[in-house]
Amino acid sequence: MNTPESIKKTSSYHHGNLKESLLTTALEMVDKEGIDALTLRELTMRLGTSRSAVYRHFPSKEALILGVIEKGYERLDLLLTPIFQDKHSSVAERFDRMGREYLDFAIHHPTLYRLLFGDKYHREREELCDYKDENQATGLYALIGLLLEAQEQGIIAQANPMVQAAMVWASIHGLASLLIDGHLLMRENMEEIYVYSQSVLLNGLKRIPKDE
Amino acid sequence: MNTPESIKKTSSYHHGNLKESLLTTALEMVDKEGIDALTLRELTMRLGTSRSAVYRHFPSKEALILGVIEKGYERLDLLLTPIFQDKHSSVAERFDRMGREYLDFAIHHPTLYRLLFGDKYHREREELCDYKDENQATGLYALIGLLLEAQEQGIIAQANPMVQAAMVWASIHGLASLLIDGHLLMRENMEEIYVYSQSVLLNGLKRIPKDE
DNA sequence: ACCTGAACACCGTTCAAGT
DNA sequence: ACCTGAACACCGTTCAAGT
Repeated sequence: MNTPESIKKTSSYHHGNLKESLLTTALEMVDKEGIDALTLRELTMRLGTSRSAVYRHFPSKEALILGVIEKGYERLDLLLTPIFQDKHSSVAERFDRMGREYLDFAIHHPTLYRLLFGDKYHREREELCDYKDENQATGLYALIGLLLEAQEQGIIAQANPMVQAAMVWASIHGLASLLIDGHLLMRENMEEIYVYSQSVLLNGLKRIPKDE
Repeated sequence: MNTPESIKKTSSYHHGNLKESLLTTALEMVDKEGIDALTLRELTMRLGTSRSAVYRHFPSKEALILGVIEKGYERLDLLLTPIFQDKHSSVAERFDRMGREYLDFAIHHPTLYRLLFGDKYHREREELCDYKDENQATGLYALIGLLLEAQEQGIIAQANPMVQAAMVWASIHGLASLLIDGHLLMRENMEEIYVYSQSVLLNGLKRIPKDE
């Protein structure tokens, strides 16, 4: 309140940290009201700025959404990384907990989940975003690490961990997608399906597919 | 050319079968140019009618797209049903061929696939569409039938076929989705991943998950 | 019955003008 | 530097008016 900076910050003209506010509010709108509810008019009205102020910080609405996606990946990683790194739990236990946490994230943040793992804002990422796609892969690399541990302990068969991870991720992602998009009319059977899926995966991964 | 009806059909005012033309052209546009390319202005311009002519046959653009989805399900069923019904092939063979055909459909018609199995035009189906959702499930019921055959032959363990089908479908759907949405950077390894997935699924389905 | 053309309310984006 | 407000080019939808 004493420095000129603080006065400047509380002025209505200079918004302070408009870029961060845009990202946070946009993520909240997407998450709670759906992707269609995110219009620049509504977003800027809530923040008390004009529409075109957005273009001081992002070249386009798409670029803003890519920033939201980045924030989304961080949130998911924040949930998954501690589980992966919890060396007190067994591999099988962490495998189960990571799957559950991933599914829970999709169920509680369906719009955000579709944004992260859909196609709409994926192709353009390489062109528009200034960050590397490390974040996109951290979750997958954690899974690969877990599968390597499982291989070492003899819980699953030795095989290309990238291929194993792709298969496992596809299974969970497919389950999450079908669920949140309303194609599995068995939300009440969800626990049964999840437990069954995990057991089929673990059982299937035990054997090396040799023939043909 | 002789009857009044045929003359009427060739007239430019009465379009003949505008509803069917709308659906066919819309599906083609979606399939070849993406969902965003489908605007009523472009669609009606190609068919030589006014924009509002659409509203004589569909209450909204959304309803038109639901019709396109219906046509899409028919096309997929046309590909899968013959494989399922080919009793000359073994169960394992049909399981493999159905998976491949399903994946091929997704890869060759990504936008249409997302339309069929995404969320955007799914929630509203029950309210807007006049047809039953049989078509949506025929593919799933075919899979359930195949799994029941496999159970009878002792190829896989006895279990709730609905749960088994959900798990298998989720795996293939997840693979298809990650692929066409660009999240698996291994399109060249696709054959390896698919073969591995199928073997993990079949191996995993062999054992009954008893414990826990 | 079926279609037209103008109008409406939205959207993202641009840009000269303000401070 | 940062923001404003008006304007632009799109979109789906509506409706009085034509045949």
